Amino acid sequence: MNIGEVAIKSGLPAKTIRYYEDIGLIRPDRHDNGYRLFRQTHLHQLMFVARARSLGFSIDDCRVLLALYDDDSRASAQVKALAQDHLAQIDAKIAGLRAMRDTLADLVDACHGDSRPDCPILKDLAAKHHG
Amino acid sequence: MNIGEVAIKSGLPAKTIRYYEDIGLIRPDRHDNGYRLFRQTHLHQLMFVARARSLGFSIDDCRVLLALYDDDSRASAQVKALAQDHLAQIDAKIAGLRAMRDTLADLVDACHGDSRPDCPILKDLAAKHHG
DNA sequence: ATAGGCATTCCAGTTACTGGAAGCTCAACC
DNA sequence: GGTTGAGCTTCCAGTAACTGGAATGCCTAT
Repeated sequence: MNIGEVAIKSGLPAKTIRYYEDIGLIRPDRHDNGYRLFRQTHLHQLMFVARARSLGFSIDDCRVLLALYDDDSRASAQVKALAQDHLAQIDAKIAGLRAMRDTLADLVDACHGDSRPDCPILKDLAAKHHG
Repeated sequence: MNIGEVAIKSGLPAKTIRYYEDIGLIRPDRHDNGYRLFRQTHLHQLMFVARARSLGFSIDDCRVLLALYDDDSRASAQVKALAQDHLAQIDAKIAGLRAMRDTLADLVDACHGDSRPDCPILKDLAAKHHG
């Protein structure tokens, strides 16, 4: 397969696939003319990565996950630990965003939003938030 | 004030403050010796930005917010619109993360996490997720 | 004079791509 | 055979918002 075909099948832009090769995440073969030659395993790897990325795993996580997937003697505990770590980070990020969201929503509610200059949002931003 | 003092008072690293000057977000004066000279207004601007950033506003949003804050004839509607936009983006991000989180949590729960290689997490990643 | 701490600039790296330019290859059509 | 057009190649630069580090200058105190 050429890159265009795997791009369609994996749902990843060709640019991204080239980038993944650049950073050594996948290693497609080459045709004599210099074109990349993708085999089924390459496509599988790309789909695997696409799915992992959609779950928020970093590229480095993907490297590890691919290696674990390749390793028949892996312990599932390793995979679970990685996923749990990642889950904790997502939870932390959600918590942070929720705190932001709540504060911001309060400010938006408090702002009448008309043609007058008085604005609780700006007042909050200008207030000293020490501590 | 020198940069070290505003750094402490604003809670921002000196590096970040220099960066903010680089990109034209703030414009401190200069001592004869080349040191930056920060006045109260500069400190206020930095605290304003720090607070806005902590609410997730982008640097470009901060530019606009600072300008609105400076403009006594602003309409609070402008500020509210900006904040509402931002709020919507945060909500979207939270929704995306929650979807991730739920899928990931299911997978983590399904994985026994012992020394055996069998692993539902890897199985999911390797499965075809078409559509 | 010299040591310490603070300040300066500039360069490079981070994450994961994305856009664009210049140029080669391949298949098809006249 | 020549030419078009799509698809492929590489390489460079830019994104967001910093952060780290090197080399160097300034200021105060001993």
